[in-house]
Amino acid sequence: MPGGQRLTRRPTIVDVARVAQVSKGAVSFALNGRPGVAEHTRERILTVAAELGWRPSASARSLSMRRAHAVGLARQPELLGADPFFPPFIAGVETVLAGRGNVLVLQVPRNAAAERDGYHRLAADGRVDGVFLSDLRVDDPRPSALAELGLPAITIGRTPKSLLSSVSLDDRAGIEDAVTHLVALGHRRIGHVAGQQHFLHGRARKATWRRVVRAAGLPTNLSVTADFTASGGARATATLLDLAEPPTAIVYANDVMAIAGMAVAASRGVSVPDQLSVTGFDDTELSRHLCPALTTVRSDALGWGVAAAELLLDVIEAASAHGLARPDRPAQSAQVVHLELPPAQLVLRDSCAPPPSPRPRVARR
Amino acid sequence: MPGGQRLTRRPTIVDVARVAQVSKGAVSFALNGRPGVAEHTRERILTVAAELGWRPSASARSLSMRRAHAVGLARQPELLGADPFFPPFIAGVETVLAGRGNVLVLQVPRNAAAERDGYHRLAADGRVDGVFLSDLRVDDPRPSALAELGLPAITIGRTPKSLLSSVSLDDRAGIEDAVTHLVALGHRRIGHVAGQQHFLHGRARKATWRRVVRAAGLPTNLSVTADFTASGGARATATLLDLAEPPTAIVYANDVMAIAGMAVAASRGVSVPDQLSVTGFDDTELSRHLCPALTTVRSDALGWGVAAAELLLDVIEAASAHGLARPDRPAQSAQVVHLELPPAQLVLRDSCAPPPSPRPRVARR
DNA sequence: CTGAAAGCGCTTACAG
DNA sequence: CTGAAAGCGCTTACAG
Repeated sequence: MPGGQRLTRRPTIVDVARVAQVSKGAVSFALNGRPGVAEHTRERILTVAAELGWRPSASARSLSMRRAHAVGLARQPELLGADPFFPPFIAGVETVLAGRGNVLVLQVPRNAAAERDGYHRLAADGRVDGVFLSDLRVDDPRPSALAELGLPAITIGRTPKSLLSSVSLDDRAGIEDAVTHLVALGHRRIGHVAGQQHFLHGRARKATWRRVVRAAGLPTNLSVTADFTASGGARATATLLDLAEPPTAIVYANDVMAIAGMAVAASRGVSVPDQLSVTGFDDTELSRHLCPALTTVRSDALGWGVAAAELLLDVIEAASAHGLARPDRPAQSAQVVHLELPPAQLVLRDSCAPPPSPRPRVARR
Repeated sequence: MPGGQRLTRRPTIVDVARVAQVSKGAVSFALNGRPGVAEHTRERILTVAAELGWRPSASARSLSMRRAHAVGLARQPELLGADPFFPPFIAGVETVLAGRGNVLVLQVPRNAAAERDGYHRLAADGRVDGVFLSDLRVDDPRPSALAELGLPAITIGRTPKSLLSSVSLDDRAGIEDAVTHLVALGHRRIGHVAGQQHFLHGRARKATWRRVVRAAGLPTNLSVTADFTASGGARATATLLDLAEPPTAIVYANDVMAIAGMAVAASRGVSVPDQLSVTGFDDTELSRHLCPALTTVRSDALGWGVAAAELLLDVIEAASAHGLARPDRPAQSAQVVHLELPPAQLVLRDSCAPPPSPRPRVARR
């Protein structure tokens, strides 16, 4: 009758070995599903481990495997708060991580310098095996810094030079459809309230608006750069509405700015959509419950998180197989892959209508 | 000339010892600021460590210290997304953790069962030294489960039975002030759109509304329970407005529901604040940029995060001093402390006005 | 004040 | 197919 005892401390692998009457090594092999243990023995070991409530010590595994089984994500507090994209993205990430025995370490650095230090420290301490890089900027120094550090990493969105593997989702499709929709409704003066232009997505959205508006032969000088916040969106909207010839439609780079913009319009007695059409971006839960309900752009943030986590774990796997211990050859060089998810989609609701002016409708059907 | 070499692998404590010409132990003592090393020697060791770019291995430290230097926080995806409270709270938590050499592990469990398993696993794997418990529910089984598990934990908000230390911030003050404000404006029919009543904060807000309204001799049957989401807030608002005698003011349990409620009012031609006064809760950035700007309740989420992290780290410290290895005596029993932060405050803006009816104003000055 | 050694709980070549 | 042993990189009593 083996195993008749109760342990008062956390059971370890030697407890399991003793009760199952095998060696420590055999237990480890059995529990990790490696060959070299008879089927019958393996079952006994697993049973004992379960009975004892044994779980491997994360730090012991980490130390011997040189693997933290953890990945990192840093995000500055402003972005953490402002962005409805983040929660479902994280939820997607976590699903995958949990399924593959990994854990998410979240950093909230105060600024860019703190963020860089944070990544260095996580790497140097062996706290994480890899990191996500999000909120990509123009000429972002982080991808190459990370590549040099030898820390496996992927980017959320794709940088022009692409030193790192990435998973991206084309925002441009949504903006393009929004502008096209407005043009089809007959608008000839379509404005844009942009996000910070040092962010890749802020820039891409603006560039797309510009390209499509120009292709339609419409003026491209109706844009104001804001910052994805409500106050920025409100100010930018006021600027556009103060123009001698204000736009009859505004494409916003996110929902929050669009909502604040609608409030500015309302406060001036400009009715949406009769006198001003408006589109947002993000499809926040609130957007469909506005009056009028907001036409916006939706992307699959959860799916993005799932894909990103899977890719990062694969990159980590590949890097360690490739020999992490060779700083002369960056781990990333193994193979750079760029995943592309289904593009963002326009969600039609009630905030767009034909322009108010007596101008002839130029709807091209 | 010691130290003339470059290491290709991660430097360890033995590299530092070799270069500084001392023992491993001395290095460890010097780096941890413990007595037993001559000042002169200590300095040399620190210099060498810095030159070599040495950083302690997190897993090695964890293994020998039986401390993960990490804390956990689990939050279900719906809550993660809906709640503007969370980002600044996390930012506050992270500031403290980073300053004390700890790290935040974020879990996003799909449901209550997954959450419980998640905490168990984090504890059993030794991934974290303690956890935050947020989104407290009525008769929440988690505090006692955690206490039994022996995992150090604190609650965000205080449970009635209070097995665990806690840090809370009184929401009720904000609601009370909101109702009082509306009463002073002359409202006699003040409604409430509540959050889920199985959440402690949802329940507390409703109870406070009820108490203050009753104390003023006003009807207490004008509340609808929703769920903190825009769609829930919209539905609840419609229900109230459909009443034979609808309220002239509505106190919402959060901003999102208030904004959706304002949209419902607008869609019915009910003007805010002339025909309907409205208050929110959270002071989201958007709230001041609405039309009309939303009167709401603000609490210091960042400060809450700071206080919570400090308390949790202290509790962990105390528990390990107290002898974590004694499951017969729960670690928590050491000392239970309840921190109370400055209460939430009403932020007056433009969404409240005297009621429209010809009723005499009963403003009590 | 300092050094040599054991130990934390795993994994993994390496012999049998 | 299995077992004994070394090693991961720290910390910490314990002798000197």
